[in-house]
Order: sequence, then structure tokens, then C-alpha cells
Amino acid sequence: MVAHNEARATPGRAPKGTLNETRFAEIIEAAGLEFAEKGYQAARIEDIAARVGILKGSLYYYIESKEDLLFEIADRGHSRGVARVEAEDPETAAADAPTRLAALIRRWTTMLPLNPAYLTVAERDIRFLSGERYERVMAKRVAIHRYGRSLIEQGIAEGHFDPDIDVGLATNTLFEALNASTRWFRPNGRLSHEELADWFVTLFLRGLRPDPPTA
Amino acid sequence: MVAHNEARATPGRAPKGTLNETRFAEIIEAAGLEFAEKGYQAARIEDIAARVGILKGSLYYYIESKEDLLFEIADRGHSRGVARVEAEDPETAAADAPTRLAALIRRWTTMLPLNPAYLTVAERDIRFLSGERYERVMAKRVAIHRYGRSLIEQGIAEGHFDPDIDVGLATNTLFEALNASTRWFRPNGRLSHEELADWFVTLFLRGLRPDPPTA
Amino acid sequence: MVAHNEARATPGRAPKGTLNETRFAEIIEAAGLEFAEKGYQAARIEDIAARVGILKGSLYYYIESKEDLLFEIADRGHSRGVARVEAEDPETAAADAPTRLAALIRRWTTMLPLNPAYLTVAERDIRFLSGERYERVMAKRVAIHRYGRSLIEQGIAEGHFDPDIDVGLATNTLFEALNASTRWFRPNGRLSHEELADWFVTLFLRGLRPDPPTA
Amino acid sequence: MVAHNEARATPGRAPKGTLNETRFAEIIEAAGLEFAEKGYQAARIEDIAARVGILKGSLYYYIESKEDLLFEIADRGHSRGVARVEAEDPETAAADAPTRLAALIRRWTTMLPLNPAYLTVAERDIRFLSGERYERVMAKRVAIHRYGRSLIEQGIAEGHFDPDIDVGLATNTLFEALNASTRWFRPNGRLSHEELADWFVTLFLRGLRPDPPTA
DNA sequence: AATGAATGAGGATTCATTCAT
DNA sequence: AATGAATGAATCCTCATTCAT
Repeated sequence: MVAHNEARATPGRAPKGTLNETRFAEIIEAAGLEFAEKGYQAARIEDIAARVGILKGSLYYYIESKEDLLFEIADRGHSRGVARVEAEDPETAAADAPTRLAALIRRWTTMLPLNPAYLTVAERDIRFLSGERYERVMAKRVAIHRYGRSLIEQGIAEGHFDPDIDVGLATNTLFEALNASTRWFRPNGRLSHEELADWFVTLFLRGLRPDPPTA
Repeated sequence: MVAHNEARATPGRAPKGTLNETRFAEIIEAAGLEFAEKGYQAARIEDIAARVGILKGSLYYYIESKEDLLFEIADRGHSRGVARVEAEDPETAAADAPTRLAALIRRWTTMLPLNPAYLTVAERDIRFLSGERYERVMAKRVAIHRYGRSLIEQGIAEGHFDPDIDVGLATNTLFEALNASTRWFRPNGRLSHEELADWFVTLFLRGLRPDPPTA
Repeated sequence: MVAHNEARATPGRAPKGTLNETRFAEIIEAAGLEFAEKGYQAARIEDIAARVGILKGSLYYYIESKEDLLFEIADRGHSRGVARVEAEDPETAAADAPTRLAALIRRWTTMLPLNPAYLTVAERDIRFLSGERYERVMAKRVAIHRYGRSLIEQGIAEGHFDPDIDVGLATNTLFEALNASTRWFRPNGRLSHEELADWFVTLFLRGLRPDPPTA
Repeated sequence: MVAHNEARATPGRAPKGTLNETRFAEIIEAAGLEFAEKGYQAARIEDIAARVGILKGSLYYYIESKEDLLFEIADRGHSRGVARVEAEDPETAAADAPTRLAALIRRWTTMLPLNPAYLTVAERDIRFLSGERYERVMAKRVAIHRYGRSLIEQGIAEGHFDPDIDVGLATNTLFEALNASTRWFRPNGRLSHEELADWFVTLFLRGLRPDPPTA
């Protein structure tokens, strides 16, 4: 029920009482913002605590180490990603690959502003996770990629996508291009997230489609 | 004592003392690898020095601060980028936009393995540069982007590229997609850098081309 | 609110609130085990509480400070020591010094397993007590030593023990040797506590006896 | 050549230059005094540094962690112990067990004031060493005990010592009694270390000798 | 050019203690 | 009686930087 508890169970450690999940979520949120802004290493525990309005020592009532925060952020962010990817409505799920891929791109692109910190952090700082945790998060990433990949494969099988394309290259490029947009896209600017999504849909649907036979 | 004062007056030139350019280059190289592997903050001056085979104190004969290393890496990397982008042979320069863009993508993609560290570092750690230096590097980045942008604009003007596309979105996506490949592309793997370049050429040329008129 | 103020006015009585003596004893017991295992400084209030099945904050219903626990342990341990030393049956009390010393050694040695934590703690951590408390405990220790010392003096007076022996050295060595056994003697091993006691009796009775006159 | 370097070699750690052994020895000395006085946990790195006249950060030029200090102290102390025990002159080595044991007791007792810190620390704080280091030190302790034990066994074989005595008990008691003296013996007091040694010789030689046959 | 040694300002973490509920 | 939450001082350790030699 308490999701992070399992990750926290360290032997020899006296158990804390039940945690205030709301407060814990606030802390993760604050850490996400700090990490996104300054990077994992440069972010200071003290500043994260200050954002929540407590002292740094108090943070350790909720976590065991700074890395815990990174893990929670990355893990939750990826969990949301998995959920988002899999949130395909039945109608779309029954459609052809271009339709489904377009829907995926739109789902993903419109998720980004809801997860501002998590993706930046996840992409950049994930390597500071210890082995086991890194694997846990990467497993979710793999699940996400697999989903995108399966759509491309479906498209090739259906004849909608160019069979000469390397599916791995295409999948990686797809997600990197979408995610990278968080680094430069300013939602308050000239263009909306919908227009951003339109562009990605255009780029990838055209880019994957086979060339028309030259008469 | 300090031989190249004029050089140092320029914020772009950090090394002090009589220069041993070879050694300095070794240091930049070592720093690039460390930064790429661990990130700017997490990398230790001591480890960079160890890579070169000297002690950390000795490094300060060549630099004034850790940031100098970051600046040199980012600046040199971007300078190479500018040079690469502008290294268009006359024949290509006279060609149409799709041809020129394809050539740019190939030039850029094949540069990446020659600059392994620099781009990773540049993308991720550039914000740790102090204001002025940050601006200097960003100016080079802008120049690079402007070049790509101009090709896309040319293509639209020529009627080869879809006029409904936002040129800014396209340019950003182009470079992010290409650069991101350093994060996941393994040159010793199944595919060569040429095949990687082929894929990017395919994706962007198709992606930018207008849809055929539906008869 | 604080029921036993008089009791607490005495520095020897720390517990506050209405007393649940059973629970308090459990806590002392738990603290003793933790202190014995990890040392006073290294032991954590949190772990002591966990042993009792409560949270660390709750411990402060029973004590005012960690030092209270140390004091209780050391004080109770020494009180038991004093009692043990003085628990000489009338018959023995009337006997000669060797007999009485042997009986003391046996009483003491067989007390050790009943007081596992207390002595280890007492010897090692007693110095962390604040001045007044330290004195109180040391006074009991002195009483114990005085008792042993008086037996040796009696033996010398009776001619059973070597008058050239320094009584202080002998007393200290006696108790240190007996107490040290808790650090290495494993009750489940090859030998019983009785055999251990036999050895100490042998060592000290022989060791204190004067050399036979060389004919 | 540099004894502690081997213990210090941590992979991934850039090597320091050659160390100033004199300074390192000063640090160990200072740490020994602090640990002896306050105990390992309670001693502060800052105070150790201050004793040497440097700042706490500077200490880490010589060590990697506080535990390193403990290890050096315990290890060096035990090495001295081994050396002392084995420093038996040829004449004595050829003598009977009582003579040899008396000589050992004297050698050991007179070593104690030369090693003030090390033994206190060794006995009390050794358990804070990490597994491997703990084993290393304990191996030396075992070597010391083995030596004492062999003399007692020799004495039994020769008929000088009581065959009913458990050799393990006797060896442990011997060393515990000798070492414990550092906790209470005041060299500036009434008695000299030689008189202390005389007492231990008397106690153990008498204590181990068989009872005379009752005529 | 390079080194050994030192510095000192952090920064993460620990933990006894407090207290409103 | 007990708890959850917070505190804040202490303490270890890190590391960029300095500098006399």
C-alpha cells in the first residue's frame, strides 16, 4: 500500500511508524523541481527541505538517503510513462499502426507538461542510481520502448511503414525526440503542446512511410 | 611569469603559465571523458589529473578552475560543430535543400564519434558555465542551429519542404535527435554510423516533404 | 502530572510519569543488551525502543535522557554486585580468609551470567556518566573492592596469605580477572561456570599463599 | 615499504603521492590518545587533527576514514605485541617454562607503558573494525595468545605446572589480567611497573604450580 | 612543471530530544 | 502511554583550490 516502503526496508533499521504520504509526495515534488533545475548532484538536501518548509534533518524522517529521492522521482515518472503508454482506448487499439502511433505520440507529448521534472531528471541523472534501482527503472523504460517498437513493427507488417527501417533506431529516435522537447519547448510560447504533438506526428508518420513507387 | 596574458584576458583562454599545448590538450581530453562519464559535478579534479598521470595540484598550472575545463570542452566541441556544419563543399552548397540537408545530417552524424565526450557534456553540463562563457558557447550553438534552419527555410522556399511546418520545431528536433544518438548508439554494435546517418536522412527528408496531393 | 517527583529529585531515579515498573525494567533490559553489544555511544535509542516494541519518542515517557539508561544499568548492576558480595552466609563469614575468598570468587563468578550486559557496560561505558552519577556508581564499586580487599588483608593477618603482596594490586587483579571473563567465556562451550570458578579459586588461593620455606 | 598503503588501496581512488611517514605517525599517535581517552565513537576527527596542529579536512590527506585510524592503532599495537612476545633472548628460550613465563610477563608488563593508547583501544574498540580488518588484527592476537599458551603447555609437560589446569582459561586470564592493568595502574603512583610485573609473576607462577603433595 | 601538503567551505547524514495529539 | 513528526546540533567526509618548494 505504501509504495516506497518496500524499497526502504533496510535490515537492521528500526521501522518508522506509518508515513504521512501527503508530506512524502510534497517532498518528492520538491526534490523533482530541485533536481530538474540544478541536477541531482548539485541539488542540496537543504534546499529541498526548505521548499517543503522543514529542516534538512527532518527530511530523513522520510528518506534514508538523497538517492531515495532520485529513485522515487525516476520510478514514479517512469511508472506514469508506462501507464500513459498503455492507456490506449479500445477503439485505437483496434486501429492500424499509423493511427495507433499517432495516438501514442499525442498521449506522450501531452503527458510531458504534467511531469515536468521527472523526465529531465530521469534522462540525465538516472545513472546515479545504485545498480538494483537503476535496473528497476530501466525495466520500465524498456517496457515503454517495447510498446513503441511494437507499433512500428505492426506498421511494417501491415505495409504502412517502410520495411527497410531499423526498428530499434526508429524507436530510440522517437522517444528521444519527444523527450528532448522538454529541454527546449516553452509551453507559454508561440506554440501549444498540441501543435508540438502535431509536428511529431507529422514527422514520424511521414518518416516511417515507405517512399511511393517511382512511376 | 604568465606568458600569454593577452590570451588569458580573453575569457575564452584559461591556461596560464607557459603553455605546453600537448599537455593541455591531454588534460582537456581527460576531463572530457570524466565529465562524459560522471557528469561535470560528480567528476573529480583528482581523477582527471590521474588520467593524465599527474597530481591534482599540478592541474592548476594549466587551469584556473574546474569550470575552465568545462568551458574548453564545450567551446571546442561547439567550434568543431560550427566548422563541421560550415564545411559544405561548393558543389553541395549549390544544390537544392534536400540534398544539402542530407549532406548536413551526414556530416554531423559522422562527426559524433570523433567528439564522443564533448557533446554529451555540452548538452547536459553547459549550464554550469558562468554567464559570459555560457553565452559564448550558446552563440556557437545558435550559429549551428541557424545553419540547419536556413536549409529548412530554403527547402520550403523551393517547394521541397512542407510550408506548414514550424521551422523552429523542426530545427530543434533535428539537432536533438542527432545528438541524442550519442547517448544510445553503440558504434561497435549491429549498425554503423553510416547506417545511422541513412536513417536520419530518411526520417527528416521524408518528414519534411509535403504530403502528395490526394488525387 | 509527574507522579514521583521526590523519586526524581534523587539523581538516582530518572523515570518520570506514572511508573509502569515492568515496562521500565524491560527498557533497561533492552538498553543493557544494546549497550553491551554496541557500546553506549554507538547504541541507538531507536533500536532500544524497537527491542521493546515501541517508538523512540515513547521512550522519553520513561527516561529523561539516554544517560539515564546507562546510569540505571550501571547502578543496578553494581547494586547487585554489592548484594552478591555481601551475601556471605554466617558460617562462611566465620571461616578463615582462604575459605571466604574462595566463596566470594564463586559467588561472583556465578553472578556474571545472570548479569550479562551490566558488567560489560559498567566496565567500559561508565565514564560517560555525568560527574555525580559516576561517583555514585564508583562508590558501589569501591564497596565491592573493599570487601575483597578486607578478605586479603584478613588472610595476611592470619598468615594464610603472603604479606609481601600489595593488597591493592591483588584486589584489582582479582576483580579485573573475574570480570574480564565475560568478554571471552562462552557458557555453552567446553567448560561450565563452575569450572571457571574453580580455576579462579585455584589461581588466587595459590597465588596469594606464601612460598613454603626453603628448607 | 609504506605499511599502511596496502590497506589503503581502494580501487577507483586516485593515488596520492608519497606520504610523509613522520606526519602519519604523529596522526596515529594523536588518534590513539583521543581514542584511549574518549573511545572510538566519541572521539572527534576534529580533535585528532587539532592535536597534530592541522584542520580536520587535512587529515583526509592521510586517511580515508576514521576507521583507518582505528585499524592502524590496533594493528600497530598488536604488531608490537607480537614482536614483544617473540623477543625472547636465546638463553631464556632454552630455560624451563616458569623462567620463560616470568620473562614473558615482564616483557609484556613493561611494554604496556610504551603503548599506552594502543591496548586500551585495542581491547575496547576493536569491534568497530570492518570484517576483514578485524580478522587481521585478531590473527595477531591469536599469535600472541598462542605463544603464552605454549609456555603453559611446556610447563605442564615439564611437570612444573599443574596438569589439571585448563590451558585456555589460564592463557586468557593471563593476558586479560596483564592488559587490564592499563585501566587502573598509575605509573606515577606508589608502585613501579617492575613491582607490578613482580606481582603478576608471583601470582601466575604460584597459581600454575601444582599443589605440594600433602604428606 | 610538478608535487606534497594543507585548507576550509560545504554537504550528507545521524540521532538524542521535544512535543502536540 | 504512545505516536508521528520535527528539530538542530554534531560529525564525518569531500573536494576545489592554494602555495611553498
